[in-house]
Amino acid sequence: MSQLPKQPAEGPVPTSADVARLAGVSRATVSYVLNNNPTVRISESTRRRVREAASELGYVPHAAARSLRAGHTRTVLMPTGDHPAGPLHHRFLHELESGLRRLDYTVVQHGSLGLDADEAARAWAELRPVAVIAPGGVALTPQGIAVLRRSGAKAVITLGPQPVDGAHALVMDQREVGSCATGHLLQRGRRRIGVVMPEEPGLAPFAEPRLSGARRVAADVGALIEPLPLRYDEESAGALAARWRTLGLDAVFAYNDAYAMLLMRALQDAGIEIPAETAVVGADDLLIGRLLRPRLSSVRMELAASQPLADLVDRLVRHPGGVPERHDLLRARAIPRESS
Amino acid sequence: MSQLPKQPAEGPVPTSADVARLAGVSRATVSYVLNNNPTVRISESTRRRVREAASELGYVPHAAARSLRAGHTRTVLMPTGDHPAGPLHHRFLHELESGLRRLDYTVVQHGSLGLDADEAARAWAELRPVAVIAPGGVALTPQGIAVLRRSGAKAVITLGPQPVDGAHALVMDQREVGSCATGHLLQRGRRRIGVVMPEEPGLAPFAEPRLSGARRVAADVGALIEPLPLRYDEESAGALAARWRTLGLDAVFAYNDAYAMLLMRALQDAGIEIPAETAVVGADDLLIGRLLRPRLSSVRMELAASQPLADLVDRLVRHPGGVPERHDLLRARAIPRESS
DNA sequence: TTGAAAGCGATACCAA
DNA sequence: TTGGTATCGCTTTCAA
Repeated sequence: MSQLPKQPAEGPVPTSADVARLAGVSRATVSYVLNNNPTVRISESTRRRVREAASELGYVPHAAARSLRAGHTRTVLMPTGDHPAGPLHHRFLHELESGLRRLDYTVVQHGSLGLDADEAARAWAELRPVAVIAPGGVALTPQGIAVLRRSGAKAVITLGPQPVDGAHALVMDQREVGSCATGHLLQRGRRRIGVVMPEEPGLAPFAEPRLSGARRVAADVGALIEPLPLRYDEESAGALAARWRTLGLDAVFAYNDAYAMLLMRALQDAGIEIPAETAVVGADDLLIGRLLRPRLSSVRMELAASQPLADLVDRLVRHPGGVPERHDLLRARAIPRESS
Repeated sequence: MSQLPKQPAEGPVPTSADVARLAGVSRATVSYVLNNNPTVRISESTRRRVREAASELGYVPHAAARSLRAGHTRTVLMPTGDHPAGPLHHRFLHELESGLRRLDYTVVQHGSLGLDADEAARAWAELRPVAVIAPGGVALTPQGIAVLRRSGAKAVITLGPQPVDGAHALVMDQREVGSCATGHLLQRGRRRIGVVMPEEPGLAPFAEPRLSGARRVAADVGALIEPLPLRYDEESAGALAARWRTLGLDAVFAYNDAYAMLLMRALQDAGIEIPAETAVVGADDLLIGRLLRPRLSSVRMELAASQPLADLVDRLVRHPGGVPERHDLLRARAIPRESS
């Protein structure tokens, strides 16, 4: 009874041959039994002997050997970027991962910090993923896509603010967020609107489209849009607040709730009345925004259900070669509170 | 010049045999050249021919075949839990990953949502990782550890609030946070201290040790510690605030800054003076806490540098079999502001 | 119902 | 300096 050996055997890793030997059958039979191969009939007693031998040895099949033999993997590779995903995005990724696992894919995340786009694509290609789902912020070049394709990836999919040429795209179109926030401010009668642009690297792929979304709706009514670079620290916010009145703005869309809170506090400390003198709206609808006074108006984002997307990935893998598809995942909705 | 073929060849994936054929050499030579094998001398002209053939075909080696042949991988597997890591933790993981990649490991993250501990361990074992680093919140049983060991993992390491029997441990001892926060409150003369316990599942592994850390230092001076269950929503916070005075507490350690902000707002709305009647301290030292009035006192956490830990993992892989090691990663420090 | 054997792609030994 | 070849673990066809 050494179920929990103090010093787990350093011996060789058991293979299907070991299982076969112990069960007194051939390796073929072991494979048939453990994979429940329906094209071949094996006696119940043999099945039992094989199963017992396998569990006695603690046998675990060798994924590399299996996929080498099969000629393909069922690996879906998700590169990870270098900045933390928000809770919304994070939950979405996890659910997508579960959905894919339910379809019998092995989902694997692979960081690429410190690798350039093509090195990274090569590193991914070595794993021979059947699909690659690259979130926004992960560089994916046409060359990289070609490398992945040549190495057997049936589907290369981007997941983020904007599509990449030659890949399928699950788009979280951030312009929606900008136009939603700005539309709300316009409705409140504001016409000179600042848009906070975080200076933190890595946020640009989100911030730029939000700005252009804002511009689009503002143009319709001839309102002014003024980009406002801001670092996420009190000093930067203080400096912006200090010159606020010279800007002559009557509203600001602050990129997200965190930046909004930072800026709103700085504006209040500079004696600017919110929302009377300047309206503020964030995005993400964090609980914390509701705790401020005035309560922070925000934009709530919702992502599409992930199971249908897992099914979509599966379809792209099974019927590759179509033209790149684009699917919009993001819906945005203004949540008016007291700050606007 | 079809560097960017519109329809990337659906043909078979090029192998080293294809490279050999194109270069007019044997597969062995290809391997020698591409791996810069120093034990064999190859003429410069042959090297060039091989390299050109490889890049012309877009050849990428097949990781599975390589590791099958080698008898081992250089895969470090990091299971991911189901709740988003904070920015601190997130950055740490990314740096650890980069550090390991610098040591020529392939780091791969693998979600386990919806799998039980032993299923998950089996799934990981199929990849034959040379090391597994399991963050807190990822279930890891002694059986799971045994499965991984038997399948060739040289090092099984936990990374989180508490060690797991039989594995090496990189410990982020959350008791430090609790005792640091509580020590600060005691120093301020408070003696009846509430400790917020989030009801959200998944936070218990962090919350429990923070509580026991609080208890430890409170016991030294005979102070009272009162656990306070709280959900992360306004309703729950309001209910707690409504019965606050019946609790007779003069301070609260609110698990972290987010819970602290939630509770502090509810207390203020209930007419409780902060810090006069009740002192509040959070943890994480978020920027946002500095924006509240009164400014939120907090506990700042610092993690050990990650490169030495990457080196440690490398050492454990190369010299396996020692007794499980424990390393403390977390240091905590009180940041007094206005709320305490 | 079971077994023998080929072969997936890469590497490293041994020969030439 | 280079090439032939056995080998890793597994699946699957073909034979028995």
